[in-house]
Amino acid sequence: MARRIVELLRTGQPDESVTIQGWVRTKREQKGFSFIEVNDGSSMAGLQVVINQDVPGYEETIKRLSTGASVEVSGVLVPSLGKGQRIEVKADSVAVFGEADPETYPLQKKRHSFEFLRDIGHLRSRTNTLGAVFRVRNACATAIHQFFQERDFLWVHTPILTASDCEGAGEMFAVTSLNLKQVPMTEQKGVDYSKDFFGKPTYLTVSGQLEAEIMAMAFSNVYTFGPTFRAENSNTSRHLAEFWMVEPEMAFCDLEGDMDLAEAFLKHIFQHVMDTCPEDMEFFNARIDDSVLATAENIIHNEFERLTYTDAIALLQKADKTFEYPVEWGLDLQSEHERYLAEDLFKKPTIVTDYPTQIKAFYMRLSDDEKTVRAMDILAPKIGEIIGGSQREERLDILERRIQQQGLDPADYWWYLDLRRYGTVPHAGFGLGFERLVQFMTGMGNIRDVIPFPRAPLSVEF
RNA sequence: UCCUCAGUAGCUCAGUGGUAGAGCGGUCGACUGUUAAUCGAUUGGUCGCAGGUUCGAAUCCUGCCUGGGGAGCCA
Repeated sequence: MARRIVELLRTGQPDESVTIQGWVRTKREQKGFSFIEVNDGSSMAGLQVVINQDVPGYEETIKRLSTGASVEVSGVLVPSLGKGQRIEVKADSVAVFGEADPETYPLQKKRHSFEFLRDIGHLRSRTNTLGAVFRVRNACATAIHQFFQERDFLWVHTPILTASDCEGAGEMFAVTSLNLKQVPMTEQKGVDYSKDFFGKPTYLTVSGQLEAEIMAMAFSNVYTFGPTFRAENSNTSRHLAEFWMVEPEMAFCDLEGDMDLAEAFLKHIFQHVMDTCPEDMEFFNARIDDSVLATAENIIHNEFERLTYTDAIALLQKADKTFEYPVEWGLDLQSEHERYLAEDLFKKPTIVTDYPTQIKAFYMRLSDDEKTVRAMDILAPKIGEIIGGSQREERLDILERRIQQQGLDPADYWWYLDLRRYGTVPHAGFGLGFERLVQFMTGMGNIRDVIPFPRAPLSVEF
């Protein structure tokens, strides 16, 4: 049985007979023997293999071994004579599964730009950086489930296809089974959706929140973790058309409880990644962003800054800095304002609460003076908004009024309103952009490099 | 969608009106318990696409395409 390289590097002992399988990262031919470094994705470091010329088929095998080739090596672990590794494999046999023609294999033994690697999305996961990213991404996902499961939250699966076209979170992708070359029309010359699969306009979800609220009204504490879709023609280093979102929803919870959970949540994820992926995190700190480790320590050990929107506006107005966009109570915070607060002023995650009613969604709980709603955004240095949440409006009459005020039809929300009609409770929740979390964790500058197969405008190749 | 910068060898880039270059990579050789090995030789191009200006365009102009950074929108 082949063993994983990460385990051999940690605990492998001299004289053990081992078999490993993986891909050749580098080959260094010497006179009479060769070194190859084999990586199987289980760790940043590969395992060095020494192939002496007395290994059967040496000349022929060595010719076929180049960067990218897939191999199975059987041999004995020995203490390394060279510097740089504790142990290495002295090969008894080397089998090549598949060659990788060096004339055409795009990955070289040198640093590649992330732009170039995006063009070879089918091969880029074999690089050090993307390998580290996807191991950390996996650890983040594991930590998320761990955090909620330990607290008896139910993982609920909310739908990807939805007929709610008015959640207000962004542009939606239309879903149809109609033949687009021959779309049925109504007499009013609109699309006749009664002929479509669901009999009405249907979209990819922009949020599972409303459905999560349904489930929270039965199971008290729930969370979603799944893909989400936004069709905005948005071209920045922190937007994707398809991304993963985590949305906890808690019954019998107010905004303070929501913030407490969000903060504990982020601390837990950072701690778990530091515990399980130390080599990868050190790599990011050394090669990608030298503040990554300090940021993780800061998150884990320090309280997040908390302030109201009103106080934030006052601080921005006092700031010794000129902003391009105006700072005035009632206007939404711009990227530059958020960055000033989280990056310059507090230098840590900053929770801004109680935003003006006019600039937030209808489902957020109205404060007594009706000027603000119980909303909160967690702003991360460099990334911006990483979490957005709120206490939800649980009072039927106020919710109906707010839906109408925003020009929406309460009839479209009949089941959402029913939740307030039957056994309503105070409740709260938030949404976390999973890729933004991974970006924040790793220091990766572009969100397209923290998801294996990014979907963005004009980008859906792999 | 807007602003801005860029597109030249497999990769990273230099070349700003007059014979297309370097480093890395690849190939061949030498040497060496190597590890981004080293040394020597060698290979390598529709200068993003389409028009235009000019005796002459990688270089100047126009349009388009693609990508980076930023903004808006958002998580």
